[in-house]
Amino acid sequence: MKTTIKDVAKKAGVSIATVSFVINNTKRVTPETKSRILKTIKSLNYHPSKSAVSLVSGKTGNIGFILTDDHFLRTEPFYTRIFLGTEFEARNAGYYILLTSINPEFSKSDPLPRFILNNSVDGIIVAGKIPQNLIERMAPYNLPTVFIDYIPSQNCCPLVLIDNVEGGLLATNHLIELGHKNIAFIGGDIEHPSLSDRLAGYKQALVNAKIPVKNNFITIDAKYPDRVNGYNSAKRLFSKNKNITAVFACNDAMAIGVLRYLKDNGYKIPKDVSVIGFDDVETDLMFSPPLTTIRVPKVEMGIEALKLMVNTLKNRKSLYNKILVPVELIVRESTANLYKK
Amino acid sequence: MKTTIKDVAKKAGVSIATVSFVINNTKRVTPETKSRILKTIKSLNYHPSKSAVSLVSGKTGNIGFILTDDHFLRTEPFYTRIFLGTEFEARNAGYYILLTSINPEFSKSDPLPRFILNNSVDGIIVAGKIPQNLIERMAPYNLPTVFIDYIPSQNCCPLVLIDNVEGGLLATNHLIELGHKNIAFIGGDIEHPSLSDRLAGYKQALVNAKIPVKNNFITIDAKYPDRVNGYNSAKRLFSKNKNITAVFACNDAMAIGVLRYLKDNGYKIPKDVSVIGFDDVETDLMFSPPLTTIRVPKVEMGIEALKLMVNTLKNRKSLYNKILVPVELIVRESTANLYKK
DNA sequence: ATGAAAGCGCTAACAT
DNA sequence: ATGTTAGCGCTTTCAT
Repeated sequence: MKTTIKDVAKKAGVSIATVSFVINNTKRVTPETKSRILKTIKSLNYHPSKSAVSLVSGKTGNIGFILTDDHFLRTEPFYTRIFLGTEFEARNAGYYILLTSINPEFSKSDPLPRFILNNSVDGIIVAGKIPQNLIERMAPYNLPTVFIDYIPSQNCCPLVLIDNVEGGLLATNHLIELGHKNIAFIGGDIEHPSLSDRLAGYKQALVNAKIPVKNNFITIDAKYPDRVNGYNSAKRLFSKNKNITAVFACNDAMAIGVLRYLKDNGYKIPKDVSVIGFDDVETDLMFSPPLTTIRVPKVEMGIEALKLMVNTLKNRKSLYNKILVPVELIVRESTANLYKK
Repeated sequence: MKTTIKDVAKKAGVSIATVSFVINNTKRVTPETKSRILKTIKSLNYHPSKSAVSLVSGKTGNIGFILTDDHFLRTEPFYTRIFLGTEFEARNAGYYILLTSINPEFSKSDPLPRFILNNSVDGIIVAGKIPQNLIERMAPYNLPTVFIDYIPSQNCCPLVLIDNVEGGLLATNHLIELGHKNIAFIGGDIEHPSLSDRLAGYKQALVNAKIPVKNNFITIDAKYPDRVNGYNSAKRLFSKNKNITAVFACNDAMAIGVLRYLKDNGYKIPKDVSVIGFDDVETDLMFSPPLTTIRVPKVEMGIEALKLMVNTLKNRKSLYNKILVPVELIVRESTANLYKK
């Protein structure tokens, strides 16, 4: 038999109400009774039944986590780290995360995540871009929602975002400071705010340095920012523009693809071309050479999102409704001074 | 207000018991009443409260999923695919998965996953190797447990395993049929049953073909079977043995490391050396060249594990207490005939 | 400061 | 075949 609040009450010689009061810190209880109850709870290894608490409180104690398959299964553990961050903070806060992945082509006829239909979550965390129709169909359920690394079009919800413009500036400035002027930008799906912001940072840095922005140095036609598309974008770029000396790839995955292309085609890195990525996914650090990049605090983003959610659920007005997590330049070996050769 | 069973009963003009009976198919109800109730449920978009059902049934409807951090964050989406399989089948079966990752160095003083302490799961699925002390400390809770891709020492629980010996045979036979005789095996952490079985298959294939097994062609000292260790193992192996013409790496990650080493050192693949992996993680398929490998049905493993769990929970005796999922040779471009050059 | 008791939404034994 | 009702384990109001 599982121990219940009754067992605790009986053993401690009090009523179940008093036990409940000390568990939830919801009413004054004399220190002696309190400590006696606490001791009993420990000795009995008592844990309140989650279903009973849920039933009476109307709260499930669960938070849904939604992301697209491709993000979840992506080679680089970017969103999995974010997920881990939410899980980690959920432990502290006493919540459970219910994860579901959805097809990026989620259509109007696809069923909503069942934890929404079943009322099994108190709130929802969305990581990365998800289809607009999902967002719209979720709305009627009135579940508090936090978006990570994505800005939905009707911006209403708390947001945890990367400071992408700053990162783009940081990356591009780094290359400029190394003496580069012919700096390419390799991006994908520019509808994703993260990537367009990185591009904005890139352009801003060039403008600041009075270097003309050339459109033929910018590729943004890749559908997904992955290794293969990085490779292909580099191929297109370098076969047309022989004078590029540095590349800012919009994420590490593409940067690795770029590196592969360049190495396959006899370029020395960083002697001939400097390459900087974004994200710091810490993949392939032993090869390539190790990638200079902009570090994104992934686990921390998950933690922040969960804190924001918990605040929302507890109706504490959060100080920030939008968190811009800071980024950091990590100089490794894929970038070098243009002149020192 | 959420709709409850009462709302349904009232609208359908029956008692809540009858509604419950049709929901759970637990007693005969006249077809007309049944269909009327079903219709009402649909029209009201009614979903039973999970906490209420849990409370009264003593079942949580949740299944815990445990794996180590390194497995979860590994570059190749191997265990994440397995997890996805369990999630997928959990949807069909009406369960939720509660995931927790643990430190591979999980120690006696680390707290157990809280879903165990809190009685928040009906059963546990463990993917990959986890520390013995965790297994032992979980035991007193008497939760049905299914192991995926790992055999705990006191073997008691249902198991979902890869047919690793068969895979080792398949891989090695493939190389033998291509004319190779000097075939190296690159493995890691041989305490993991999966890897030692792959080695066993390798040896068996050589014995079958009357090719002597040479210990200096076998490296099994890498702690983790990842890309970097694959690279390093290849370096050690090839610097001492110039006559190796084929490598069977115990997984794709190591195989990719091997490929990198060989390419970095001027070997042509598969002209000079054939390389075969194991797992089919479908990573880097555009590069490398595309890796010949043994496909492991990852999503299916998760599905099978969840089915096994559900059977156990429903006290249906499952036909199989140990499922060996079949593997398959996938010939791509990293292996070639030794003679046709 | 503590206890008694109602009730959260549901299942299942029992009554009709 | 369907309805009535007692709990499941807890929180919370209202008494004491």
